[in-house]
Amino acid sequence: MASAEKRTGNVVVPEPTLRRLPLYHRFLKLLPMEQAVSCTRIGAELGLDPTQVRKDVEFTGIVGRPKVGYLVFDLVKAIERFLGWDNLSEAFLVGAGSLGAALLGYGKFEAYGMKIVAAFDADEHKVGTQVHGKLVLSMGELVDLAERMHVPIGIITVPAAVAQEVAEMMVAGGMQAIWNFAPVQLNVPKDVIVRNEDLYCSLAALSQKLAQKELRKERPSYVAE
Amino acid sequence: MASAEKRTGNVVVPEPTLRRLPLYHRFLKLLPMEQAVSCTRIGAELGLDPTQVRKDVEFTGIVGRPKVGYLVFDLVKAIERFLGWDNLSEAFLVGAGSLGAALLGYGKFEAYGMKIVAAFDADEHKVGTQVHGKLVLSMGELVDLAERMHVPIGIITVPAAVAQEVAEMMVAGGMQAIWNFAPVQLNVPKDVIVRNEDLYCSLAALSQKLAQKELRKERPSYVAE
DNA sequence: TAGATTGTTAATCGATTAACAATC
DNA sequence: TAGATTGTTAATCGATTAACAATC
Repeated sequence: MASAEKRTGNVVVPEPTLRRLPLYHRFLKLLPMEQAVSCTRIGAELGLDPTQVRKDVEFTGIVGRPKVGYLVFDLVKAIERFLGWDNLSEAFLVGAGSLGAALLGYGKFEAYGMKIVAAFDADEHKVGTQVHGKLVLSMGELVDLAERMHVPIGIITVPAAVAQEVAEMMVAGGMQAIWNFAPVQLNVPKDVIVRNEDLYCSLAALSQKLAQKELRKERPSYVAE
Repeated sequence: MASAEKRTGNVVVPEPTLRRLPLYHRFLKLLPMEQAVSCTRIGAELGLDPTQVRKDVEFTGIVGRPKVGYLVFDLVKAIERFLGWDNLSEAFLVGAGSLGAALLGYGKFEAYGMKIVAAFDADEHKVGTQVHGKLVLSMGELVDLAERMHVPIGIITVPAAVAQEVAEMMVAGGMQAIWNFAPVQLNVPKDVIVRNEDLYCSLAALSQKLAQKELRKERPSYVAE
C-alpha cells in the first residue's frame, strides 16, 4: 500500500475485507488484551488463509513485530478506529414494524459505531409510544429533525412500496448513509452511501445451493447420461 | 459454459450472480409476461453492465433470440427454477424473539422457495403460543421433528451464546442448510450449507465508508500534506 | 437489408494465494 | 542462533468487462 494513501486513509477497501475485520475483532475480544496474536493464529481460529488475514489487517495501518505478531489491545483498537467504531454516529430508524422493533432492540450497535436515537412511523397510533426505549416520532418531523440534529444514518424498515419515498426524505434531511432493509433498489444521489440488506436476495443464495444439493443427491455428478 | 455442466446443473455459481438474479426477477415481475426483454434493458434499468446481466442470465440455462431477447415469462420461470423457488423447502425457525418474530411475519418467503412451518423457543412461556400464525414449539422437540418431517432448512435467531448449540441440534436433526442470524461463526460439518446474516459485519462496511467520507470532508484528498 | 442482441471468446481488473527477504 | 512471523512483491484465480461473429 502506498504510504500517502495510508496516511490520508483515502483507500478503497475491498468489501470482503470490510466484512472480515469485524470477525477478527470479535475473536480478539475473547483474548487477554495484553497478549500478542499472529495472523496465523487468527486465520487458524476462523478457518481463513493467514496471508489473507495479514492483508486485511494491513489496511488498518497497524505495524506488527516479526516473530511476535500484534498486541491484541493494539489490533482491537486499530480495527475499531479503522471501521469508525470509535466515534459514534447517530441514526434514525424509519418503520417501527416488527423488523424495525427487532433492530431497535439489538442494543449492541452502539459498540459498533452507531446509535439509534429515534424511530419514525407513518402510523399515528404508534407515534409517541416507545419501542425498546426508543421514542417513535411522526414522519412529518423526519426531514427537519435529521437536518437540525445532523443525523448521518437512516435505517429503512418500511414496506417496499414506500421505501423510495422514505429514502428521498432522508436525502432531503441531509443524511449521508442509508441502511436499507426494504427489498427495493433505492434511487439516491451517488454520494449517499447505500447498504442493502435484502433478505430475499440472501435467501436466494441459500435456496439455490440447497436445490443443487438435492439434485446431486438424486443424480450424482459422476454418473454419465 | 460446457453443455454437460448445463445439463446436470452441477455448476458452482458465483455469489454475486446469485445475489443479482433475484433483482432481475423482481424487475421482470413488473413487466407484461408476454413481452420480450433484453439484457441491455435489464442492465439499464438496474444500473448494471449489460454483459454482466447476460452472463448471469446464462447460468439459468435459458436460450434467447438475437435481436429480440428473452420472453419475460420464460426468463422469470428460468430464474425461479434455477434458484430453486419452484419447489418449496420447509424451514424451522429457532428463537422466537423480536428478530425471529419479524422473520415469521415476512410472509413472502414462500414465493422464494422457503416455507417456515414452525418456530422453537427455549422459553416455556412462549411454547404453545402462536407468532404470526406460526406455532412455537419446545426445543426438546426440534431434533426429532426435523428428522421425522425431513425439514431441510434451519433458521437461527437465538442469542450468540446458544447459536452453536442450536446449530448442532439442527445438524443432529439432519438439516441441510442453516440461515444464521446470530453473530457467531458456526462450526458444522462442511456438507451443511451455512449462510451468515451478520448485521454487525454489514454495519461495519457502512460505518467504515461513512467514517472515510467524514474524513474526506474535513481534509479533501487533493490537499497535500 | 440493416441493426440490435445473443452467445462466446478474449482482455482486464481485483482479490486471493504463494513466495521470500527482513527482522525480532 | 534458529525459527516464526511480518511486510512486500509476484503468481494465480475468478469475476467483470470488452470484443466480435452469428443470427433473427
